[in-house]
Amino acid sequence: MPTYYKGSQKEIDTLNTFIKMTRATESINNRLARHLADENLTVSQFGILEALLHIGPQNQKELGRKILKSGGNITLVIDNLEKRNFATRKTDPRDRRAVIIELTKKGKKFIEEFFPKHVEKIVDEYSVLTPEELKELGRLCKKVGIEG
Amino acid sequence: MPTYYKGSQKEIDTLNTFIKMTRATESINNRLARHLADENLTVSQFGILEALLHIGPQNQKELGRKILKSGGNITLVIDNLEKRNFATRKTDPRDRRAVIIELTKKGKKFIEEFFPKHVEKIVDEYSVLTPEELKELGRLCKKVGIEG
DNA sequence: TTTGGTTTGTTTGATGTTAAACTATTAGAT
DNA sequence: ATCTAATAGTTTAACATCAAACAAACCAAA
Repeated sequence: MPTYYKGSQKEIDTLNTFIKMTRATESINNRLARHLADENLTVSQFGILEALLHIGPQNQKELGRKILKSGGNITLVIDNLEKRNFATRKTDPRDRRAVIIELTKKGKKFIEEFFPKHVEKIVDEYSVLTPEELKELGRLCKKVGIEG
Repeated sequence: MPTYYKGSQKEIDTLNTFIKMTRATESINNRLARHLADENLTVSQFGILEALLHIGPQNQKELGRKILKSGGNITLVIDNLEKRNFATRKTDPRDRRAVIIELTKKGKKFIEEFFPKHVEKIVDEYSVLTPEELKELGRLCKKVGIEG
């Protein structure tokens, strides 16, 4: 995916990296999304189930921060998880504006079983990297992601 | 963004990198999308204008491959670019199934002026990396992106 | 040269996403 | 105590996206 832009060398190098990073992430996530779709899950639904499983009950604001989606969207995602009886809402007694989301028994069982299978797919995607490369990729992404 | 999953070390390392990579890419693209929105452009519209500018006229299938979007979606994106008089459709005389998309004068002028400003935003995003880190990030993303 | 399979693009229906306007609640300042 | 700000969540309207069904054109094989 070379760049044809005639800018400074720095600009060209940055663009090339940006394009490679975006394309790699999107193509990986497109493939993973298909795996999720087999279970009628969206990426956002999965992200929230995962956060609830591994971090515990939390309110919608926090969930939105975790999966980088808007508040309005979180409302819908939680609606859909509630419809499948995977999660429940309850008002936070300490702050009645907030709604705490919790996994149901059914939701917990589901995500506990499904998660390891999904991890396998992710590991497959990254299996071309050596362990050192994997670490370095993580470090660089973290460094650039903190920018704001 | 630590992982709380109790799997093998390899699984945990992979997950951590996956999460960092996904979050970094999404947060960068969210910020860039705001810059595009100032000009009433979506990420897909921008991607197509950019491809037309730097690679030249091409059909919808090729454009879809470039921006990793479905065929049906490309139809709509081109519709919208046509509405703004940024691009035109014309049937490929060599293959009457295909539609060749081309920039209009107005579209070319627009993207030529806008692109460098957008590049500046992208360079800003990556400015925390040294030149060597930038190259290495690109190499690793390319390596992992080819998988599939 | 016709048949069957493939490819390109469009349409349709369902769904995800966002921004913006809104409600209810909280917290802070005076 | 009482305004005022800010915050959490919901709703709405507009739009992007995808998969699937479809039409038109191509191509290869018999």
